[in-house]
Amino acid sequence: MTKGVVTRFAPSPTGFLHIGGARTALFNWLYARGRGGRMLLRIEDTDRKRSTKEAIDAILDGMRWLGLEWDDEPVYQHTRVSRHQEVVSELLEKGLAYRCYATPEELEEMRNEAHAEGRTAVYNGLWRDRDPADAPASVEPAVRFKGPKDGETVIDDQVMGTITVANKDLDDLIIQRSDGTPTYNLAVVVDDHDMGVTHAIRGADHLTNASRQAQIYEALGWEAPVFAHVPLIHGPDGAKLSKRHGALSVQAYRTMGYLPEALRNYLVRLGWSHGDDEIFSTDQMIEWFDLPQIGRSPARFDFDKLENLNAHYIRQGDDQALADCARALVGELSSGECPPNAENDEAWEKLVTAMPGLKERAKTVADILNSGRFVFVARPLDFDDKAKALLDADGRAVIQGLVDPLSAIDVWSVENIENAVRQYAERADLKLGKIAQPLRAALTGRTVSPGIFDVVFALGKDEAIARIVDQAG
RNA sequence: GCCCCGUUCGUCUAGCGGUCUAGGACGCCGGCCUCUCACGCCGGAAACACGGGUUCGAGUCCCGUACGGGGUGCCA
Repeated sequence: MTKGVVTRFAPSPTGFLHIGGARTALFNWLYARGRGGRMLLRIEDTDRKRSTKEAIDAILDGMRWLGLEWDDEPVYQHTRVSRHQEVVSELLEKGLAYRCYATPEELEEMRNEAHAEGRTAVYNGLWRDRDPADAPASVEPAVRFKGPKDGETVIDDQVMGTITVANKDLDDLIIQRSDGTPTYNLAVVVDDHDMGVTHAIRGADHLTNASRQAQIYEALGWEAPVFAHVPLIHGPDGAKLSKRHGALSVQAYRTMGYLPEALRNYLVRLGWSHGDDEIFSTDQMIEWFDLPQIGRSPARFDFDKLENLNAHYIRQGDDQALADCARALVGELSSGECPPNAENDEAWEKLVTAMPGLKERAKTVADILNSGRFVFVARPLDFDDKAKALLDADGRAVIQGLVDPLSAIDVWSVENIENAVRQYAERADLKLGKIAQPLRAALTGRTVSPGIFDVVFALGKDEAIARIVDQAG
């Protein structure tokens, strides 16, 4: 019975979609898609103060860019508070919850006491069985769930295995704040149930919550979803992921020039494996992805591997699509990274022509723009120091000899250009490198570029010869 | 402090008691190819955290220690 699988991605809109959230979303998406199920999206915004429209937009935008389409309309949790309150009332009526009038000071004291006594549970049950008649009129009560005091709560987690927690270590958690709004643990249970969620795949930071939620499901007589808690992603130093090393928005990866398929491939392989396989098409991921193959220990984020995968997908990429992708990046890059004359359509066409050689060398889309810069620059070119050195008297003389043979070419093709240059080399008794390097310098202003014949070709006959003449002597 | 989880090359991981003198990938080193740089190809260095058990036999099972992570909120 896998037909009815329903997963959900449930971010709280307090910030952008970062790499960890993206992986959680990906896992939910893959699991649902692989089983003919649905993935729902729920925005956990019960904490209105910390939730922003910008964050919501960033999350939705990030998911779309990654190609993780959700089913149905997103559910905004704050719109469901009356339903949450209804469930709280039900719990209250059945004696499965109670009002707690404890003050912040009393709570603080309990905390210190628990710590001193080496207990996990903090709340000492002050109002658990107390007569409501004792309630101080001045205090608005919060509502606490009345959990079992004895025995243990066991959840069968698809990733973490069987997790057993003694009930005495789980104190009565607040399910409704004194202002009447529901808290996370109550809202998740109600919403997952109402939305028909069958599998809750989320970060391991929710593992403790799962035990508490299991108790609430039990109290309500509802069936809990299958839980799968995915270990968090760490930075290269093993510590929590920080902005410095990868806790960036997925949009930041886009502007750095990463392809969504590369990020997906990297992310799916981080903590999950399918034998020795490294490269996965989306269809393969969907077919092979499963929960038990997810590892239980946190994985470190490794830019090198992401970059390698990105280079792989760039090499496989369609030339025009890559150029479009590069062009879309222009507005987002700093002026130093941006090619000059970026509004020149002709230059973009040349970029497509040069793409086979460019994409072979690029690790990111930004690299394509950088190494393809020569199609954008206008004469007279700027030269870096090494290029200048190549264009000494010798170099200038050598490329001077290229003007006539290239001018004589009727059909401007890579093959004809190569023949012309090689014949010239033979006549002049020069090794190809002796010609290619000064030529490269004259055409690109640099000493590194795609294959020289491809560069000559991509520039076009007039431009190529003009650049040579500029430097010949 | 207490509760839960984890620990195989630098990193991501394969391994589910004998096939492990531990495999793959990234990175690194060397070589080949070569018009530069890449790509590609070939080769190399590199790991079972530690200590006890269980077993004919342990990377694989159990216990402990160390280390790491998560939780311990009227945040999610």
